[in-house]
Amino acid sequence: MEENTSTEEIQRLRITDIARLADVSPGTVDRVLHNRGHVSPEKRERIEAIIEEMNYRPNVFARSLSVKKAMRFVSLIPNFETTGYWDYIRKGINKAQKEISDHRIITEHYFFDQYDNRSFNDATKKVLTKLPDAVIFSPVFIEESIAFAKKLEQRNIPCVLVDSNVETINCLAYYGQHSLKSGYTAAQLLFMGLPPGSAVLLTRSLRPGGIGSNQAVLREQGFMMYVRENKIRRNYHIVRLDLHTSDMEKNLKHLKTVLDSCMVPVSGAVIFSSKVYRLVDDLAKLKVKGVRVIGYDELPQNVAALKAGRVAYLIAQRPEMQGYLVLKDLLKHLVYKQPTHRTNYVPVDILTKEIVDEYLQFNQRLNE
Amino acid sequence: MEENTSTEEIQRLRITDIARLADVSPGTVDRVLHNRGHVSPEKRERIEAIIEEMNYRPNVFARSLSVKKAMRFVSLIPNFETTGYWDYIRKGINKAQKEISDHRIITEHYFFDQYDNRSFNDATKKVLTKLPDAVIFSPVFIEESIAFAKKLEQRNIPCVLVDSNVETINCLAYYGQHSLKSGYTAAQLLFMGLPPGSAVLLTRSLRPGGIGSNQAVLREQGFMMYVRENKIRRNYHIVRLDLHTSDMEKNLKHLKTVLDSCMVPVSGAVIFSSKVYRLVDDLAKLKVKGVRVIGYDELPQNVAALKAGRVAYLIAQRPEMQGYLVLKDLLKHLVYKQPTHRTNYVPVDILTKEIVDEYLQFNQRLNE
DNA sequence: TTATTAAATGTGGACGTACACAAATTGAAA
DNA sequence: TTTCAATTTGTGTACGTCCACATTTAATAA
Repeated sequence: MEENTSTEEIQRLRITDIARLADVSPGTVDRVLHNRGHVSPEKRERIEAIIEEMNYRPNVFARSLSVKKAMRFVSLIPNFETTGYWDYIRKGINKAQKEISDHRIITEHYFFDQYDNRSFNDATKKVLTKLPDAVIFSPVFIEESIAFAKKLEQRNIPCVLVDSNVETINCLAYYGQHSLKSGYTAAQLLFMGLPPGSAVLLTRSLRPGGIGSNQAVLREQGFMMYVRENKIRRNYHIVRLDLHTSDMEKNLKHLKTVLDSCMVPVSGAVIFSSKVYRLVDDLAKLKVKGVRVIGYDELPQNVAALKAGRVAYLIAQRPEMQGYLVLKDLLKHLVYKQPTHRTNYVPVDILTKEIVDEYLQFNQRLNE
Repeated sequence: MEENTSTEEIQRLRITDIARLADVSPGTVDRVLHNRGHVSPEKRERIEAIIEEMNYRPNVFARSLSVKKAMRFVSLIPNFETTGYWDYIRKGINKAQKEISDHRIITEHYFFDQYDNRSFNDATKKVLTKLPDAVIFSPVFIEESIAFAKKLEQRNIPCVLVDSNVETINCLAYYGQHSLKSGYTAAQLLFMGLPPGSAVLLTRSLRPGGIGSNQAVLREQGFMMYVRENKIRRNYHIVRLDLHTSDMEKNLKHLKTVLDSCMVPVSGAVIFSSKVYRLVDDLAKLKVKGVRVIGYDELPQNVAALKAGRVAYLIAQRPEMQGYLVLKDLLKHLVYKQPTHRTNYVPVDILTKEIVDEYLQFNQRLNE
């Protein structure tokens, strides 16, 4: 059994071919293609019919080569920890930038402190003075981000969102994980076969103000959704553990206090930030063993903890891919004039020690 | 806190720039770039030094636009069930084909019956008469594939492998899943918290000859590796269930016989082919409930079973992406003359009913 | 009609690379 | 020296699209 579905060896349709078929000049076809006007309705229709009928697609290489206008993109993302999560997003943006550098597009990066909204506001001002053609940013601070997006809209500067989403912002595209679902999934993995009657640590990393990040809050909601749906509280004690980013010593002490106050053994733990490596470090320091720990993000420290068996599952969200795709979508819209999707969820990736290597390597090579 | 790491607004280095710097003509630079010879050692070195120092990268758009030679690729993959797994790989190849059609590359598809090695051999003969510039194929039949690869090598035709791997074949690239690890992962998910003392169905789909496919055998090995490592047999009865693709009625009867012979309740089941939807259908027909079923591949039928709660987990392997990437690697090697990796494992993707939608949609959009 | 303006349409160069072909240089033999 | 071949080096055009600018046509007013 075989079958041959070869693509025909037809020379691809060119603008000049369309022009010949419609008995006009290539320039007129070009005006129709780009809606530049100055074309009689009669010829316009004739040309459009041919484009439709023959399914004309411009040669992307010729187009890219001849596009003159240089563009300036600006990214604005957190930069507190240089080895952390946000670095992956920046790497993804840089990889996309390299890939499209033949388009004469340049990208500048600006950073802010994800724990300080004033630093965000300051940075947005700088960004606006640069008069960029498009902006990539992460709406970590919801109100401030809405205000910023409004200013961008006034200036007709399109933007894309990365990592977390704010529904009311009118942007070209958003890439990030469905936080509710990733929290729900964490709960599924944590409670499956966990010994009933035991305790589970529900850990949050709080900002100085005492609130968690946009994403962490949603993950917790997703987690608790599972807890309610499955009447988890009937069989398990859910113990909250609030950590603060600043003082590691204090966190350790607090953990000890919480653990000591538990009447039953702790069999599981989840943490909604990417700091799971710290949690398992602290658990190790306190000689607590046999806890199924679930955390987020494929940071090297987290991967190490996963491989060492101190973390049972990591939930990953392809941050590099997110950075890569937001930039590519800007290109798609601004250069190729193609439509983009507003909301794009990256998959909830479940990693175990056995499969994490292939996961990381594959993502790595995808962006090579 | 902010920082500006802007890319410099330098005009990218062109061949003419190198020519000017080396005080030669663009043609000579071109000869060095393509190792076409006919260049004096002195000038060659001068030019190579500049290329190295200034980190010259050709403009991919200009290159693609001016490349004259058309190429002909041929794919050779199974085609028994039109709605099945292999269709995804073909779709991926087609998407890549569309994306690179501006390169004047055409791709022809040939198919064979994955249960009949003679049909494979017949197809390979047809492929060879086509004198393709490169071949994509899936080494479902190991010996036959090695022989085919040898013939390709004699004719200097490069090839890439998709889905399953044969180490001894000298190909440009292979894309597929690490079957051992995906089998191991299936076991992890299946046994986590499963009631001890119960039975587990280990299901295989066998070819007419009585052997399973290359991949299915490896998955089972991985599964059994977990079983041994964790001394699973101490707590669970592992019951083998061998199904045959041809006769559905017979399969149902056989399942009933096996179930009836079980002394303890069946709490879990795994199947190493992509036919899990059939297994859960049969279980439903026999009114068997409360079985945690794990299967492979995101076929629509399987996804439906997952969403209906009749399958607990699906393990997916991005077949569309595999087809897409093998073709892109051919392009990378033959047109861009860039190195490729020989062995590329796609991640072991774990899907639940809650996260499968985002997974599918994301993969869909990636290839748009 | 002709002059004037506006709209429609056509023309040609540029983008950076590949490659065919022309020209120049070198070296050796006559 | 000339002649011829071999080798090196330079030149010019094509690839398909974009877009600025030139030219033509149509519409209107004088």
